[in-house]
Amino acid sequence: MAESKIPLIAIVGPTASGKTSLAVEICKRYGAEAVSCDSMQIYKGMDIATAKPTEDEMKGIPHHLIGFVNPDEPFSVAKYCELAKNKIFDIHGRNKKIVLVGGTGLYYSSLTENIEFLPEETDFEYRELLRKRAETEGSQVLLDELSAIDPEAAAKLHINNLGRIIRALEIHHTTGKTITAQNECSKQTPSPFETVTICLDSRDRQVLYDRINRRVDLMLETGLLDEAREFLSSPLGRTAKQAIGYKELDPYFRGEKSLDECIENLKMQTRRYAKRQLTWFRRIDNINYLYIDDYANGIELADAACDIIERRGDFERE
RNA sequence: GGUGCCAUAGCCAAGAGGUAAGGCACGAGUCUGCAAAACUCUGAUUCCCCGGUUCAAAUCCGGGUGGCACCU
Repeated sequence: MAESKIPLIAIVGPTASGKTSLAVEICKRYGAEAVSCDSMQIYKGMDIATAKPTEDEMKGIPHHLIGFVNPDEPFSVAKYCELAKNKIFDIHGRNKKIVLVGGTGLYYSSLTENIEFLPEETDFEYRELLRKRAETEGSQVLLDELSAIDPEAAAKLHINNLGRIIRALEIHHTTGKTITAQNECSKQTPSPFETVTICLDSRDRQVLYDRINRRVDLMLETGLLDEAREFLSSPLGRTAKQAIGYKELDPYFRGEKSLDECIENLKMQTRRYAKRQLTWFRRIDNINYLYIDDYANGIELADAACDIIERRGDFERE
C-alpha cells in the first residue's frame, strides 16, 4: 500500500533558515525538482521581499510554483493544493523525485494531509453581509448563532476572532454542513504522498534572528526600496498585499516615519513571522529537526539531511 | 557653581497617601479557501538609593546618586 504512494522530501522551517540552499543541494543529490510551498513566492514580481531563489541560487534545478500569479489576484490554499498536486503527479510521471520546499505551514499541512476542498465553499457576499452584521449587532450575536448550529466549533472560537466565526457560518451557509462536519469530511481520503519532512531551526533563537536582520539589510542593498515603491503603487489582491516587506516601508514613503524606524519594524515583523512558523511546525508529528547552528556549512547540513531521508528507503542518490 | 524638572518591567508609560493601568517587545499557543494573515495567553511581592512622617508611601519630607533643561 505504502509503495504506491509518491515519496516526497519536504524542507520546511522559518524564514531565513536556509531552506532554499538546502533544497537545491538535496535536489542535486537525488536528481529531484523543487516544488515551492510558499504563499508569497507564487506572485510575479515581489522577488526581493519574498526572497525568491535567484537563477544563480537555483543552480539549474527546476523550481515550480514560483512567480506565476499576478499580485492583484487573490489566491488560496485550495488553489495551491490543486496546483501542487498536479505538479507533483507530473514530475513523478517523468520519474523524477520531488522536494517540497517552503515555509507556509497551512499550505504544507493541507497538501501533505490531503485536505479536500470542495468547489462551493466560498460566498464573499455572504461574508460581507456577516461582517456588516457584526458591526451593527456585535460579534457575540454571530458567535451565538454559530453555537446554535455547531457548538463544538463555537466553543473553540474566541469572540475576537471574527474572521473565523464568519468562516464557520459561511461554510454552513454554502454547504449546509457545519464546519466541524466539513472538516471531518475533508480528511477522508488518505494522502497519496509519503513524506519525509525536515524542519530547519536553530538551537539558539538569536542565531536565526541575526540571519533575519542581516537578510533584511541585504534586501535593502539589492533594491527592496524600489521594488516596494512599485509594489505599493500597483493594484493588489488581498493575499499579496499582506506580504512582509512592503507595507512596513509605506510610512517612510508617506513621510510619516524615518527609514530607520521602518527598517527596524520590518525586521521585527519578520522575526515574529519566523516565530509563528516555528509554532506551526512544532505541533506536527513526524518532523525531523535539523539545527543550523550544529553544522559548519551547507554540505554538512545536507549530509545530515540525507541521513534522515535515506533512513526511509524511498530515495537513492544519483 | 545656581535654579528648575525628571527617575515606575527590555522599551514607552498611567498613577499624585489605601496596597502597581495600558501599549509595544520577548516567550508560549491557536489555526481547513486572505495564513508573510488573524486571534489567544503570559510579566513588577514592588516604583533609582538611604533615612524620616504615617495605621498605611511609587505617591509627603530630608539627604544622596543619575539624567535633562535653563541661568551664571
